[in-house]
Amino acid sequence: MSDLSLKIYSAVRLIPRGKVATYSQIAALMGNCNLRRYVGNVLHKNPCNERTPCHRVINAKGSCSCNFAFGGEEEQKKKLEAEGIVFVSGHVDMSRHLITPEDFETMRAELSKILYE
DNA sequence: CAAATGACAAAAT
DNA sequence: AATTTTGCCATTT
Repeated sequence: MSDLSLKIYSAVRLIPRGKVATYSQIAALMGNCNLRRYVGNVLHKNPCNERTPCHRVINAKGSCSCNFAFGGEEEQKKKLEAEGIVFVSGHVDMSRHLITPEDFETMRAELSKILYE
């Protein structure tokens, strides 16, 4: 496990309940949005427990990952709906649940604290 | 050490 | 509109 992956898990834990973030946004928190692909890799290895709510991370289109570690996208959708997230024609209602720029800033600040930057 | 891989995403067909 | 490249990056083989 590398520092970067730990950092990614930390960021995922900061996603507010009832909201979702895209892989790119998490990558942006790492300081390089091009890490988006790696973010996906890391989450795939994730133990997927309550500690790291990886189900709140979705792709840019708002659809769930078809390869969600536990139970596939069905399970992921279920978890999201349990948090009050609304789905519209098969995908998350992005305009309503995607983290706002304010959320992003908050997360960035919290992450800085955690990392003692 | 070169080549392949992947829970992505945007551009080009 | 839908499918295929093409760019990206750390990790793995």
